[in-house]
Amino acid sequence: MADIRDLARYLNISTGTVSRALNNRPGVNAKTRARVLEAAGEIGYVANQSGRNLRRGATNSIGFLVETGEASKPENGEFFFTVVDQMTLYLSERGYDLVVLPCHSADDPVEYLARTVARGAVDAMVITATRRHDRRIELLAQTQLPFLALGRSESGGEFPWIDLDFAGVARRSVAELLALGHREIAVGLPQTEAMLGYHYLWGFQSAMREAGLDPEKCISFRAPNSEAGWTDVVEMLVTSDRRPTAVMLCTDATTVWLYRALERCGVRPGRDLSVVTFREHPQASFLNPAPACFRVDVAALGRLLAVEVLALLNGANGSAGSEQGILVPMEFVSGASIAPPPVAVEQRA
Amino acid sequence: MADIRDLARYLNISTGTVSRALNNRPGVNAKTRARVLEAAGEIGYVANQSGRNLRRGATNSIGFLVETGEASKPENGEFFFTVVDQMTLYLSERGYDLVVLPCHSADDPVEYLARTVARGAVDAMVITATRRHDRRIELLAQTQLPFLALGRSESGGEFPWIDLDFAGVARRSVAELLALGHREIAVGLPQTEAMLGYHYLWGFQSAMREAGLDPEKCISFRAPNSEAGWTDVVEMLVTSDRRPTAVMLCTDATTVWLYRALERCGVRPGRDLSVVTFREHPQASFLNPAPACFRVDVAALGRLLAVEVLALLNGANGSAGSEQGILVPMEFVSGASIAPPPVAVEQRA
DNA sequence: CTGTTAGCGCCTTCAC
DNA sequence: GTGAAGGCGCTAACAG
Repeated sequence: MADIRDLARYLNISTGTVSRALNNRPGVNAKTRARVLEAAGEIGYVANQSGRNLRRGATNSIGFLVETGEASKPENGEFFFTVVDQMTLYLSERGYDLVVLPCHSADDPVEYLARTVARGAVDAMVITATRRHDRRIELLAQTQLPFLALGRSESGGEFPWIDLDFAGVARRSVAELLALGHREIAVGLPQTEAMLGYHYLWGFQSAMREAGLDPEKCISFRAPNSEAGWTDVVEMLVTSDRRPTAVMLCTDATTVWLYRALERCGVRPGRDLSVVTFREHPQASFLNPAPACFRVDVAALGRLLAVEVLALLNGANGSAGSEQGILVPMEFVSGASIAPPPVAVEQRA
Repeated sequence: MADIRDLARYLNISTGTVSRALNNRPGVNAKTRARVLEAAGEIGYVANQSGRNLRRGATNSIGFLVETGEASKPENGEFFFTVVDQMTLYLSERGYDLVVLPCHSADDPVEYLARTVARGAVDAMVITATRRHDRRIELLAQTQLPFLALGRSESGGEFPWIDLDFAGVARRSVAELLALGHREIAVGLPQTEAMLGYHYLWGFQSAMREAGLDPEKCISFRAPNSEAGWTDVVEMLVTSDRRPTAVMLCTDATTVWLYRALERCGVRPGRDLSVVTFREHPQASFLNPAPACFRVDVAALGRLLAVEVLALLNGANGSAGSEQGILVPMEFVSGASIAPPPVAVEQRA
């Protein structure tokens, strides 16, 4: 493997000039630069990454922290796959690597992050699955490492973030259901302390209040991760004093289980219970009736993350670094899983 | 960010001793080592990756090449998510990073790989989605970079690989169908020149011949990537002179589309046409009738990949480096999508 | 415009 | 068992 001195010797010039030529630094004769580039191709010289990293004090790589295990089901793989794909595409064109750092829920995320940061293996970090209180963010704020969060948090003061508009999704869901005549709406929340659940809940509550309804009287529950769990939830809902006529969710991976649980309980989506699911899912498209849900351009989100994290590095404060971060809207996709509530009960009453 | 000299000064010893202590090198007093480790914890010292890489001439990171775009749908994200998760878990415990390198089908995979290798950013490479003729493998064989393939190939002579037993899956599928009385079996192959398709086909052919049937008379087709495509295929199958009573597949992402296409054409899986799908998919579990398919422990596969790639690096030739690589079996999971063929036609004839 | 030189942080060899 | 010193490959600062 040829090093920069080999190339310099080969050309009878100094390593400094070679370096400047290869790095597009000013102060090199155009002809010299051309010769260097050509010679580099001839002898197959490519700068050693480690030497460059050491000297520059930077690694040209971005960490992407993903929580695995309990927190993030493999079903989310489709989402992350697309995000990582797009981020890498954008970053690699600019000389950056994306290093995916899966942190198991068994590990302590904060310690894991601290270790990774201290190793100096990344120039910036993108973290996901933010929680309402998130010590990772406090840590990153302390260490001064540039970071971008996919999701908001109440920790760490102000920091750059990009987030889906969960409150907006909740408000739109409520609006659609209210317009159909629903009044008793149950809300499914995530199992974790993920911040997204709070935004979703707050969006729900404010939309209900604005309609003159009391959100406190509505049933809220943690969306389970299994078919059995969903069966329990469905039974709980249908036997409740305040049996809801609609349910809305902010988790997408478990829609098929919900449908199976409903079927098992003899509750037909749309007819007996309106259902608004969260993210549109290719695999769920064949569900019958088609779930009303929300669409987001995941590829665009991935690109946006890449753009913003590089903006952070270059000091050119991107939009995510501004006071309020970037809120990504989601598009409502109607489906037969929502319909006017069954009137039989009220008529009889 | 503290460096090794800070730590040495703090302890009033030399950097050499600190380094030896931290790297578990012999020739350090046990007490000294303990002091060093404790002090490192106190002042939060972690060795800088670039300095270490430069000195050791290695990067301690492993590349994981994934094809994106046409070749690999986001639906495969679940698979890769799990594999990457497990690989990272294993590798990080041994001081290695996993760098995911998504290569778009739009890019030239060979050129992409050549670039990445030349940058010297990884000590070894894991490649996926191998093709029958795969110039990436030829390239890697040339460059001397240790690599492990998830999948086999006819290129590049002998190389370390791990692969699912596609031939075994095909043979088992044929056996199950023959036992039920099927004789006319259609085979769905991948759209690409992926090596897995050939192994699958060869397994199918040999199993048919062993049963005294002529595989050449069977219909084979490329499994489409869309619902519309599947509708065409299903129509083709049911209108064929040699209408098959069963179909078997080696792609898993499109099962739901197949089911929808069958429904649209009024063909009920199991009753009118037996269907053996490929990999068991959580999201497909609710399909009715449940698809007969094959199960594989993806997490274990991920771990295996990590173990073997490290074995390559350490020269301790793992099993994948042996002459025949590692063949991972898949477990047959029966389902109501297979049943005896409809007898009406033959009885009438 | 080009050459020289120092040093990024670490590990390893050689002395002691 | 420990300290001192050199150099991995590169780039940036300074000299010419």
